[in-house]
Amino acid sequence: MSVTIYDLAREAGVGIGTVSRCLNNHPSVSVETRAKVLEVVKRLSYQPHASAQRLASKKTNTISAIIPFFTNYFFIQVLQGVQDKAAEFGFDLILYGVNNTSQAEYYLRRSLHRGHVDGVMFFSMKLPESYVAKFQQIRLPLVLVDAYHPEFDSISVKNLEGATMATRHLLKLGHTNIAMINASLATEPARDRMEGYRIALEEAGIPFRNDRVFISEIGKQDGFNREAGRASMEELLGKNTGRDRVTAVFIASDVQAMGALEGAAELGVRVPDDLAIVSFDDIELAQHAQLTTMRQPMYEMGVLALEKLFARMKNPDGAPSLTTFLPSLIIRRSCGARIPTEQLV
Amino acid sequence: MSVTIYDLAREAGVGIGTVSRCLNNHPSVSVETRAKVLEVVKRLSYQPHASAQRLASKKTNTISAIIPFFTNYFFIQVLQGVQDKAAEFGFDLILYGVNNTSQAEYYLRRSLHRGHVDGVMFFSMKLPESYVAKFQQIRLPLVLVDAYHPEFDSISVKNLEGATMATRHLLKLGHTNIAMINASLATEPARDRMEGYRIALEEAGIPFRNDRVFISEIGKQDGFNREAGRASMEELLGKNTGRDRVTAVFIASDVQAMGALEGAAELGVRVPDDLAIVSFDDIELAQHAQLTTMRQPMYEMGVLALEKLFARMKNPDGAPSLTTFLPSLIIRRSCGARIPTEQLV
DNA sequence: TATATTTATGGAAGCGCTTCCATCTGTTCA
DNA sequence: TGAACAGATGGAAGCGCTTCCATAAATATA
Repeated sequence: MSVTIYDLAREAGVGIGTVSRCLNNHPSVSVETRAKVLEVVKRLSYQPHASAQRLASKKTNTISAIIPFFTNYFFIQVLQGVQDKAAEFGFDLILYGVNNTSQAEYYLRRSLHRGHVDGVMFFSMKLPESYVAKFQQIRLPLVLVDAYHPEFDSISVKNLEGATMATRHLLKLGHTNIAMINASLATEPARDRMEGYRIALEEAGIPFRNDRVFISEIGKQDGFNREAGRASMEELLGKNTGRDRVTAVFIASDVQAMGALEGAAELGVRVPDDLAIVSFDDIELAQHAQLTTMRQPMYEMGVLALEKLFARMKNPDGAPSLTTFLPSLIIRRSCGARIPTEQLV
Repeated sequence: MSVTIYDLAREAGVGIGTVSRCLNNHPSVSVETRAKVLEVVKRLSYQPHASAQRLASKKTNTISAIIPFFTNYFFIQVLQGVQDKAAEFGFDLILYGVNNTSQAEYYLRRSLHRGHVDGVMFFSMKLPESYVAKFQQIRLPLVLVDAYHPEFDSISVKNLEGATMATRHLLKLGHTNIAMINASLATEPARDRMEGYRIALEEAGIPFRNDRVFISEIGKQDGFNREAGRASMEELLGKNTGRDRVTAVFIASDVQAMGALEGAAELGVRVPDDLAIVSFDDIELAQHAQLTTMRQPMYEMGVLALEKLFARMKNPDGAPSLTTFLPSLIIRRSCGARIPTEQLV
């Protein structure tokens, strides 16, 4: 039916070993033989059989990425980095988009099948402990992105430092009554971002006040959503009277900030004039809504994730590495800072 | 090293054929034997070898999706549909995100390798003619999504009808001077959307006027971008004086509409009071910007794409099918229609 | 010239499965 | 009682490669 290396060998008058060597750019093939074989390859429009290659070579040239759909813009950006790098290395990328942890586990298991993939990337979720041993046992390279585990290569964002930078920015603009709108403290990012907020306040000599932190866990994603942001803002504004009223808010994520903006608008509170806002993530919407926010270098994280994965494939031993990215402050209108127009993105 | 069916066979005291039959749920295995084998499978924590299975069975249980990154929100939505359906069928999805046609061709070629994938989905781009014959020759199932070719199963959106619906909506709101902001007529969607606009006008007895169509091709994507939308809006508003001034615009895409909104705001033109807008696509931003727009059922398109692909795998012969989705009008604020609040999404 | 060394080549073995065919056992029915 | 058949099972062949080993040819070395 289809052309195999046996056909090539017969047609070119050489052995199958030679054909294989030609196809894989082995050095020990004479120039003439190589030319002859390649001519036949072209003439018969030979296509190697991927599965056979994989079985024989014990390499799949494939990696899988387990990534939550709900990360949305993060998803695309980081995937673009991953894909670009994968193409460069000639690897295929199996995408496992998931909506919950049990799906994620299913795909972790699947990725562990022998001869399936050469490496796995796990995004934005906590790695179930039961898989730690399995990956180590099979020695299947695993990289965690926007997540962390001491036993594996990880890439994460400095949430704490980012939050500190965000809060400092508000302080520098002269605000002293700064609230925070946060998501569930069950999540690590929420805890870290609150801690960063606290640190910035305290280094400015402003005491951290628990009643200045507004947390709503309604909706999905532990409160990292629009509705929760809106609810928190409404709660905040509901009691925002008197001399020490809040004039600025640090919000734990852009999506929450979007909801908060709606809530503020509804109640006639102008942003940034009445209330300055800085949030976190820099999703696409942030630009449109003119949110001042902390940008995560998503594309770069994708690229680095693959680089780590390949490095691990080459060198399976060696201590797990951790890289953290420092988010950068993107100044737009929501914080009320004066900005040169060319900086408006 | 790792456990193979030979190990299982030895351990269970049966032949490899029986083991294979057990693993594949073949009917002709006795209950006791099956139990015995499955016990060993569990005990040795056997994992089948994917490549070996593929080589022997001549099936990969994998499909590839070639999809432009720039489609952004469409990308995620449609992919979610694809992924959900793929999981249901137990298939893996190789993602080939591309930024241009030459990349797309590279991945088309790659997908054609024997034993690589069982089917291919090609999104939002014109299929290069040179690949038509290749896919037919290898009989590799191919489904086009948001694209069309007479020789392959296709799924597309009724751009013409959608544009007619959009324009009719503006007509119904009482507008008679309706302009259109379009992208390059080199693209089919742009042509279709203009034709739909024309039809709606003419059925209302309003002559189509070429000077009412504003096209900018600056930037990427044949003018389907923010900058081009903004430029067109500025051009439109620049000459929008006198008695028959334009009071409504149909814009060929949401991203262009986003730019157009910026341009209008800059020039002090209020939307919808001074100018009503209806656009096309319903990307995520559209909701936030309160754009009235024509929604494409993206998730459903993803699901259907996979269903078509599987149908084609089962039945390689049979005429190519074409399914077109009718976009639906999502009414938000930009068109100026009164809307019950609960309908505001 | 004889020997060692390098370069090029052929093809068997092996990767871990699926599947087919042959065989064996037990059951059914006249 | 024996023929006919269905149900289980073992294992060889085959999927299409890579790789290793043996060998042949060409070249260098003494």
